[in-house]
Amino acid sequence: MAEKYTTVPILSRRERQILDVLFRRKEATALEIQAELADAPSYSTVRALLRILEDKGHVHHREDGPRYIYLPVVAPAEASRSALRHVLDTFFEGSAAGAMAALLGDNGAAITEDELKRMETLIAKARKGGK
Amino acid sequence: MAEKYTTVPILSRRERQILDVLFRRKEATALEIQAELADAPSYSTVRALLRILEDKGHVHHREDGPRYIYLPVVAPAEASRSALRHVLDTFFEGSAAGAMAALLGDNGAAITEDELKRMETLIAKARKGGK
DNA sequence: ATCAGTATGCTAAAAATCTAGCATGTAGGT
DNA sequence: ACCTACATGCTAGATTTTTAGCATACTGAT
Repeated sequence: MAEKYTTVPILSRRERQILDVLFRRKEATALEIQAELADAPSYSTVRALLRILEDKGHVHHREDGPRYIYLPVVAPAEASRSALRHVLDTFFEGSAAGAMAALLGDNGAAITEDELKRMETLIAKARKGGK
Repeated sequence: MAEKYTTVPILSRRERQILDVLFRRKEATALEIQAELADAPSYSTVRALLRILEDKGHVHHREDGPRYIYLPVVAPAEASRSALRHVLDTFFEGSAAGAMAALLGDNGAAITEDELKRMETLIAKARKGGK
């Protein structure tokens, strides 16, 4: 059993929010990020935070004409896996099935038939592939 | 499509860490929490944070003889659902199947045959129950 | 060539978080 | 009854986070 938990980089509140937006959108300008924040600070502030995140190595930017487009440094696949794992560990004792039960049990979730099918396929594939 | 995101209460770094430990353990004393923190501050600090969390209404305590045992205020079912949803929205465009693919594709995840079976059952049940 | 609009860089300071330490209280063993 | 071990309450200070604002640079249209 795991003991200490270091999954998921430890960020400040705003940093976390901003990075999450970036993961959701793949990439974004400071302005776009600001627009998506529920409790948005000033544009200037968002930029400052992005600069900090870049300093810390969590974020990267490329230039598009005069403006900066930011993107996460960590590959989405990796980041998502560890975020998911963290939630599983925190709330479901590490069990994927447990998490799934929560999702499926949540009527608001409205999982489509397509999704269900896709999941079945995945399970079948996991059986084969899984050593 | 959702626009702004307020899922998951916005907590400071430490508050988040501590609350997560509480969710994982269901309940714990300040000392137990401190022991589980990767980057633990002093006992005194943990206690202070717990008091703050209690002030803010995220945490509750009962007394066990001389000591306090803390627990989350929000029901696990609810908290977990919104945490999960948040991860799904952030990394998988809201798709449960997408998340599952990530999990199953992760060889380190080692999903057992039991889990797979359980998931299949859940899917079957979701079909029936679904509306 | 100039002007309006929009970017970034930087800095300083407000606000919030995080931390430690001391004072005090209680349970239990001797 | 007393002492030890371990709790909590509280307060104040250090540190980090978060914020805004000013100076400056670039783009494109007139």
